[in-house]
This record gives sequence, C-alpha cells and structure tokens, in this order.
Amino acid sequence: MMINWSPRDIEVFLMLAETLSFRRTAERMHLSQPAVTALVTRLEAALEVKLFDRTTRQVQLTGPGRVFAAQAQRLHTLTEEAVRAVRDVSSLRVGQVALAAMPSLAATVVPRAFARFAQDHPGVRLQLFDTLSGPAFEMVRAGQVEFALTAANPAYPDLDTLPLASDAFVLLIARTHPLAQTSAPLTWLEIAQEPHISMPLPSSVRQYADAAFLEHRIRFAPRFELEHLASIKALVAAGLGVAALPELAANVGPDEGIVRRPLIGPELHRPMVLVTLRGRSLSPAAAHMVQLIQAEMASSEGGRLQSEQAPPSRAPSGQP
Amino acid sequence: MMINWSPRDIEVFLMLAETLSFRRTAERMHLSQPAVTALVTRLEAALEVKLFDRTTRQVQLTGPGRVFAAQAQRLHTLTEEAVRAVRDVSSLRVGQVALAAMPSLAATVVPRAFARFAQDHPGVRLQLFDTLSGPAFEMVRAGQVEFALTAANPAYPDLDTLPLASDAFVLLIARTHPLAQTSAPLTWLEIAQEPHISMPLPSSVRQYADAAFLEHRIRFAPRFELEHLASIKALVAAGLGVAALPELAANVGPDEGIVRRPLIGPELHRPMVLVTLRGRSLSPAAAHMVQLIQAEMASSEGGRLQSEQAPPSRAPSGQP
DNA sequence: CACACTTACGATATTCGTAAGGATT
DNA sequence: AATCCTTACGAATATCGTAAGTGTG
Repeated sequence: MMINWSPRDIEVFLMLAETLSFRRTAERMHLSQPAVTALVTRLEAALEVKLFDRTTRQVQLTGPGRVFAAQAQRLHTLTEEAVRAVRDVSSLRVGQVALAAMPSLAATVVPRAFARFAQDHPGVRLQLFDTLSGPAFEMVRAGQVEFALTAANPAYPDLDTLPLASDAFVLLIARTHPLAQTSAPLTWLEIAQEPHISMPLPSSVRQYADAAFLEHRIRFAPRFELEHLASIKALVAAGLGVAALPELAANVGPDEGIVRRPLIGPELHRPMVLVTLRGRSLSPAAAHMVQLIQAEMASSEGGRLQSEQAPPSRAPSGQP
Repeated sequence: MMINWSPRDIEVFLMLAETLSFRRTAERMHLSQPAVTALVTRLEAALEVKLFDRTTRQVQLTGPGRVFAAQAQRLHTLTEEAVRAVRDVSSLRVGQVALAAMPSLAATVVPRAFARFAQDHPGVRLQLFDTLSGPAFEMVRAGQVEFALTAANPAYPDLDTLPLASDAFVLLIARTHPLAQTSAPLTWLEIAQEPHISMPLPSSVRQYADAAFLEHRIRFAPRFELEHLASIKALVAAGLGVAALPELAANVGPDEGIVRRPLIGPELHRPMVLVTLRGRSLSPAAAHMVQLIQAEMASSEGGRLQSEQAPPSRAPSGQP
C-alpha cells in the first residue's frame, strides 16, 4: 500500500512510542483505544513493517519502529515548522511590503501608514518607492512592488485598479499676486494666461491639468516644470507663477506666502487608485498596509478628500 | 481547522506548484481535475492561507504559497527518506545482527550461515559471540545479542526458546584404546570408569553429561576440563582419556587417531534452541539469519542431527 | 480476574469522480 | 468557441466509537 498518513497519525505514533501504552495514548490524543490500534495497524501496513511488539501487557518498539520513530520526530518538527512559516507570513510576523506611491501620497499618507504598520509588525520589511505615476505602473508590472498608489490611468490589460479617493484641484498663488485678493473659486479658463509651474508629463498632476485645459481647447504649456512639490511651492511663493495642483499635492511643503483658491469648471477630481497585478492577490502584509493607507486617507480628509467606493473611474488619456 | 494532510496531498501540491496547471496535475497524479481543486482548497483551509491565485487562465503561487512550497519540498524529501530508512532496515539493506552461539555451532553451522548472509546482504553488520551456554542467556537478556543458539535450559520467565534440532551423544576414543575395537553403541554405565575429558560446568555439553551419569546415580567427575573442542579432541587422540560429546560438538576439529562410538541408555539428545527475549520480535535481518541457520542445520544433518518442531523440551537442571 | 490490546460492526465523515457551471482568451 | 477551473452531488472509501473478544500477569 502507498503512504497516506497525516501529521496527526505521526503525532499519535510518537505518543505511543513515548508512552508505550495504547490506552494512555488514546486518552491524550482524544481518541478511543481501538482507534489507536487501527491507526498503528494502518501505519504498519503502509510501511510494510511491524513497528511495535505488543502483547496485552507490554508494548515495545521494534528495530524498524525505532528507526521510524527517529524519522517521525523529524517529520513532526518539520511539519510544525512549515505551518509556522506559512502562518508567520500570513500573520505579518515576517514578510515584506514594497509599494510605489506618487509624491503627494509618498510624502503624506504613506509615511503615517508606515509608522503604524512598523509599530504593530516590526518583523515586516517596508519599502517605499517615491515615483511619478508613469513609472509606478511599470514597477507593479515588473514585480518590483506589490502595488502602487497613483492617479488613475487608462486601464492596462494586466493591471487592476481600485479607486481609493479623489481630490479636487486648487490653484496656488503668491500672496502678492492680484488673483490672491479673494479666495473664491476660479475657472481653468481664467488662469490660462498666467505663467504656470507644473510637473513633468509622466506625473498625474500634469496629465490632469493638460486634460482640464484641453476641455477649453487650450494647450497647456507650463512656464516651469519641476519634479518636487516643495520646489514648486517655493517658486509660487517667490512669485514666479501659479500652480494648479490636486489638494493632496498642494499640502506637501510649507504654505508661507501662498494663497489657495479652488479650481472649478470643469471641477476636476483626480482619482487616486490602488494598482495591482491583475489576478494576483496581495500578500497578507500588503493587504494590511492597504487597509492602513485607506484609514489614513479617511482620517486626513478634512472634508477635502473624497473617499470612493465606485468602480474604476474614467481617466484622462495620455502616456502611463 | 487542524492540519490533516497526507504525503500524497503534499505531492499534489508540489506538482501543482511546478506545473501551475490543475489539469496537468490531475493527469500526472491520476486524479480528476475537481479532486485537485478540492485538495488545494482543503490545504488552504488547513493553513488558513490562500496558496494559489487562480483564474481559468492563470495559476500563480501566492507569497505564502511560495513559502509553503519550499517547506513542502523539504517535507516531501524527508518523508521519502523516512520510508526508505524503514524499508532499508526491513529489506536487510542496512542493519545488524548480533548473536551468541555455543562453540559447537559457532564453529560449524553459524559460519556457513554468515557466509551466505554476507553475500546476499553486504550492508548488514554481523556479530558472533562465541560463548558457552550459560553466558548466552545473559547476553540475550542484556540486549547485547538479538538471539542466542544454545542447548535448552530451564525456562526463564523473560526468555523464549524455540527448538531447532537435537543431536545425540557419541564417545570419542583414541584409536589405540581397547574400547575402540568395535563401533557398536556403548552405554553411559560402561564408560563411567574411564578417565573423561569434558567441558566446564557452564557448558551444555557438561550439563547433559552430568545428567546422563546421574541417571545411573553416578557423579560425573571428568579427569580433564577444557573449554575448546579442538583441544579436547587432541587430548583424546593422545590417549589421555575419552570424551562424551554431542555429535555436532564432536565434529569440531580433526578426527585423526580418533574413533567414534554412539552412546545410548539413556539415549540422550541435546536439544539446540533459539533463545530470544520474550515478546520481542526479531529484527528482519535477524529473522533472516535464523532462517539461514535453520537451513544450514537441515543440510548438515547427514542423518545425524534431528530437526525439531516440537514444543520446548525438558532440559537437565543446573545453572544457566 | 482485572487490565490492556484486538476484532467486529454500524455510524459518520472524507474523498473521489461525473456532470454541469462560469470565466477567460 | 475552446479551454480551464469551480461547484454540485451521488458513490465509494476511510475513520471513529461502542461493544464484544482475547490474552497476559
């Protein structure tokens, strides 16, 4: 017969090898005594070897029985190890989470989520790649990160996107600027002639801004292109131009000397999404990290960010 | 749920982890496809972890799945090792046989059995302790040997004896001796006055001889006591006395200058027995050795030795 | 004769295969 | 439309507990 015992069978065998009593083994393993007899008989049949010499008064391991007992002990240990290793991963005792996030999230929500995660699960290694929207997709596809937090992009066939929240655009203006005199909403049309400070094309900020102006048949041509939000705000404060940014991105960096006015018509919302490989589930650790990030987003919504449950939102066209 | 998978489940899991196809796994493991699905579902339930991400078009290991695959590989290897180790012992590929034998057997039957055994099973270590009858019992009890071949002794409560054969006593006489003129049977009474050469008390030879004379109310007092059969025969040949020995013992050593006459009245048969620890089965290797020894005994019976199947025979009293 | 292991047997649980269902390319 | 995995369900198998049987000290 073939081998078909279970780890529990091994445990029972080891218990019997230790106690040398079917009765006590049955008690300790919560079985009836005949069940132990049957189990040992099955094992012996499977191995084609007599494991115990037994009369009603004496139970003794045979030679092969002793050999198997030693092996069974190793098997038992290894089985427990295997279960523990898998459980460790799923219980976040060990593991790793690598994710990519666009600058506005990498500087705000993600660090707070990391802090809470690290506190609860010190055994899990965390990696954050601070990238623009475009490269984030590539990193997910290449497996460098388990997921990415970016603004929505045209659907990739091999990527899944889950909307998390969306934020509205605001215009940052130097306090000394004429437009800074009131805080009433502005339209994109009204600000088309201003010198603009924006981000490079691979960024979602830029792509959404392009789309917004395009609705007015205006081709957006920023005067300055900078990668870092803090730098952009510094240029704004210096009076070199204005910057149309999503709320969350506008929060990165100091606000001194800067006034903020809402942008409407179209009232553009940049949807932030979770990007994963299609059909690939997140590791337990990553799944937990997503939860924390969602929680942070919800709490950082001072009424500004809008949480979302809706299906994948339409996004402006353009390169990833 | 608790862990209750079988080695076969592990094999199926590993096959699936390798092929990443339920269909091919089912084929190769001689299962239906749904059975594989159910098996994986069971494993996942037992580990409380998703092991595969699967759509109809793609099957991928999850993070925990990869961890478990590594552990499962080790488990699989160790399981095979365990089975092999046990089978090796039972198939006589490895192991050892230690036995004790009284001189007459240690010099005749046992070496021939050893030769055949060693040829068929070169991996098994063989140990022969050449002892007198008395110490042989102690060696069995102490576990130094698995079994002993001696003449029957009063039953020990913790030892089992199995009769193998018995041999009749003969008298060895120098060719020049008056008794050597014919080869007709002699009675013990007729030889009582001769100077005797015998073995020490712990030997079965001596114990049986004592018993034989006692039937005639004669206290046996050998003129010479020697431990080695060959020496005894040398003394006989030199004309120093006669020696009453069992047939098998009489065969040890050269026969030059010696005549042999049967001894009767009582016609004493020394039963040779296999002695083992009660209730303890022989190792597969030892069991095979016993078979070979029995075969050798049967073939060396030139009509002299009488094989036995009977229950434990009565034996003369005396120290073990 | 009391205790411990084995056998017998009916009840329950598990595992399997066939057939139908659903999803992806 | 074809292929592959999943679900549904009835059949075969395995496992367990109760009760009776057997042997040992």
